[in-house]
Amino acid sequence: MLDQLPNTLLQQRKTVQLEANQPLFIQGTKPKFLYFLEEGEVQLTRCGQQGETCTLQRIQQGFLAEASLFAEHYHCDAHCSKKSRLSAFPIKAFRQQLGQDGFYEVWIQLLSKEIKRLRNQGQRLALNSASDRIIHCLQTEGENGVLRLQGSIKEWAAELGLSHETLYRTLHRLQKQKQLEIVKQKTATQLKLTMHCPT
Amino acid sequence: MLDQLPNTLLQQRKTVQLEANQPLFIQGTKPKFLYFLEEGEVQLTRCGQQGETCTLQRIQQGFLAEASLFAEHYHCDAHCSKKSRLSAFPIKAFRQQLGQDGFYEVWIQLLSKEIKRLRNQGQRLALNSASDRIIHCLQTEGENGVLRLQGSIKEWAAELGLSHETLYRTLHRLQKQKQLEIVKQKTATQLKLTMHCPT
DNA sequence: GTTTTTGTATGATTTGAATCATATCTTACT
DNA sequence: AGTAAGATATGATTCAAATCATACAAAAAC
Repeated sequence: MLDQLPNTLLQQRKTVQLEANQPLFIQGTKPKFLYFLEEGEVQLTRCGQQGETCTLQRIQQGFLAEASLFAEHYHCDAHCSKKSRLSAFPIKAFRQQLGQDGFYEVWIQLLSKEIKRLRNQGQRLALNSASDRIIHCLQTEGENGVLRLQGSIKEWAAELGLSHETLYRTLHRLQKQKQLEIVKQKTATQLKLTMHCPT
Repeated sequence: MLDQLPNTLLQQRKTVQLEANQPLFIQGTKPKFLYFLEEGEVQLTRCGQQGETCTLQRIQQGFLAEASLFAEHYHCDAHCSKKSRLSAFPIKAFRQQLGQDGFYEVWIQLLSKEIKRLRNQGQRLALNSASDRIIHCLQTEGENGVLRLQGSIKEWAAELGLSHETLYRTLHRLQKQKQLEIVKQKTATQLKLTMHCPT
């Protein structure tokens, strides 16, 4: 992804190494850098009314909080959920670069992709059965109905807005019903949809 | 909002008048125009697996399917849910205009705003109690805890991912518990949060 | 290597939202 | 004005997910 960035920008990036659980930025502060996560994992979170932490997004690779490029302040918190390596681009330089060589087009396409992803997520969370959400996720996030889970099933449960108990149960039920296959690999679990429906 | 668009573009717009229930575009087709809804209401929808229609978004004013500007095909359907007036901008002209006078910055900010809205929506739909979703909606979509409902409560229920029965009941319960006020006006219902929490 | 923590898994119970049913009120249509 | 259609409202019932509890395996920490 970074290969689409102009060299001028790449030269200005600073590499940031963070351990698990270290904070990256907090809600309300003014963005100075735009971060690109190279490896590891970052979570975007927010506090609920009772102080519970709500995870908005788990990211393994890519730009974080794209909207911060033109925002006066962050609208969520970010912390490393795993040891991570990031590239930090000065916001000012990044914004200047947008006007050069049609770089803005790259950025707009990236934002558009994020919008599509979020719309899918919204549609998914509006489904009220666990199996519907699982299947929808495989259909929209997976490639040809196959999805490699990033991280644990428990973390995936949070993303799907389900309790982990329900997710375990429903996954096994769907497997018994031959609606999907669960392939456990060393690194990660892989899910494959046993397709009936077209599309 | 259109006042931020350059004149060159405004001159190229075509006005489109559509009656309620008329389709605007369908998923899979190639976008030729970028639509701005002036008045009325448009719904972005998608089909579920069993053919049920799922409403992704109800819009009363603003650009529709912003991602279509750089998309090969629409990723959802759109139809007028009320008699509507729209402005249609040729995609090609719009994209060319992005490079002029830093217009891309306006567009990026608009996309960023949409991303924030969608993130809020995702966070809201991940809440599993009806009252939590209602309160979260007032906090994030409302101004200072006050929200004027666009359309019927029934339509709002769909947006919140709740059955309309549950929404009616929960609204009245929250009112009894003095957590919010319901003000019925001629045109629309207005909801006001009886604040306890800071922020 | 041992301990501790975290993820996986499943059973029992509770809870709250969906659903079905029905009634009234409002709005749109003719 | 009169009728039809849709929104509002509430009760009864069902159902599925959350929660609580517990057990075991795997991974991390020491």
